[in-house]
Amino acid sequence: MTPEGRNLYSIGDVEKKTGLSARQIRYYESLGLISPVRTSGGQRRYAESDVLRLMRIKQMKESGFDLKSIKEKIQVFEQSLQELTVDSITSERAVLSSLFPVSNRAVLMKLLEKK
DNA sequence: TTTCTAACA
DNA sequence: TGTTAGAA
Repeated sequence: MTPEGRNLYSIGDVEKKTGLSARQIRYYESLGLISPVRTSGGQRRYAESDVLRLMRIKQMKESGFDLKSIKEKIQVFEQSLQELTVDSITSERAVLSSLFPVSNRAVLMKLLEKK
């Protein structure tokens, strides 16, 4: 069981936590980079995982990556995590891999080989 | 007050 | 991306 954070944040909270503008946060969502849930009133609510992802996106942007390649990196990483789950690797390694930054794919591939 | 969508001097 | 208008 992955202790997913049930604490949700408003877009205003996320602006403060990430330093990104609400405009950027909504735009990244339209690109499929994050998937906040909606309240019955239609407002977005972000999980801790969304905040962490936005922080990584911000870092990558500052490192010179365009949103297109950032999206690809995230998709590759997400897909790799699914493979780990499907192949049911030891929980110890699953937890380890989930902590890997999107950037480093080499070590993740090494884990996939050892299965 | 805060957030939402849509649109652009 | 910023910013703004009008609605919720």
